[in-house]
Amino acid sequence: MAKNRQIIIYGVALAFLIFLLKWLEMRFIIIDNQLELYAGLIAVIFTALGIWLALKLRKPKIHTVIVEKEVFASPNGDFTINQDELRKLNLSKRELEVLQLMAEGLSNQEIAEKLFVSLNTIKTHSAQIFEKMEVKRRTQAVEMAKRLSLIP
Amino acid sequence: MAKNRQIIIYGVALAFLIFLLKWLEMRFIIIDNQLELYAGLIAVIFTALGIWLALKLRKPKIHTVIVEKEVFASPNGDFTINQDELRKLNLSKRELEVLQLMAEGLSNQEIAEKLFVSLNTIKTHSAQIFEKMEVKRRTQAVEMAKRLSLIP
DNA sequence: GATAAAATCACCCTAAAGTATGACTGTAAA
DNA sequence: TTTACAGTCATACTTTAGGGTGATTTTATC
Repeated sequence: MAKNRQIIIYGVALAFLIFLLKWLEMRFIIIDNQLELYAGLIAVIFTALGIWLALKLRKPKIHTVIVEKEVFASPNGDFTINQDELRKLNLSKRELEVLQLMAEGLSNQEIAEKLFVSLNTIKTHSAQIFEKMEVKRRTQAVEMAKRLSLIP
Repeated sequence: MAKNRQIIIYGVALAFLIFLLKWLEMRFIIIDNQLELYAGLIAVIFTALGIWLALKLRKPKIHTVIVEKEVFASPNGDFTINQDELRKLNLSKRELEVLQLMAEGLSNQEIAEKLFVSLNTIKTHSAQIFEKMEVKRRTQAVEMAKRLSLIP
């Protein structure tokens, strides 16, 4: 089959390599090499057998059936910020504000414009946020904030 | 680099096998009356090699079946993915996978390592995701995904 | 077997994010 | 009034994200 091209190519390459090896040995070492040829042949044959076995015994494709008919409960509209966690993290008011805007997917530039401050200020705030929350990226900060109910 | 990984693996494997073969030959010279054992060993090793190769190259991808049965007003606790929205966005399985890892706050590099593919592949996927979701940034994609219940 | 979609990867380049450091100001607490 | 801190901003630098393009290979489907 054409779709197993890679396997066939590798198999042929392996066979070729082994035969090349044997040929080289025959060229320079004048000994009884029948045995080595025999071994090489076995190797090639059983490699092929292994490939064949694996392909043959492979599990058939799983048919995916997606059943629908779902009824969703409307998410509770009441959100209360977790003051405990907020205090633990020791985030300032401004930092929480920046964090919320981050969670809305705004860029630092957009946050800066929204809060009427400079981009550098937002960078400083975000760096502070990441340090306090012990995360490395804004996405992690947002994930954590949602998990801790610091943000809806 | 990811592009050289397979080549390195094959090279090392091949080198190891040849070395093993030589070692077996040396052993055989000493114990020269066990031809069957020698041949058998080679057969087993190379059958295993063949199976390993086939499995490695064929990448037996398991379809992640998401069967969804009539859920009545699921309360807070378990999460059911919104198949309708998912179909509307036309996100592929892989793209959804990447999106989920994004939502966990992983960087593209980390996602690449987790999924055993290259960074460029993840970039391509994420670009596709942003285009399909009509967003500009990963944070927006995550926000939207959570809002649409594509992600817990 | 042809075809389409999905997945993979590369290269180049720009934009955005993040790090590190230092500095200035206003306010509130000690 | 000194101290501490929040908030502001800057400059320089590194890293990560994202855009655009093109290509190959798998996989599914007709």
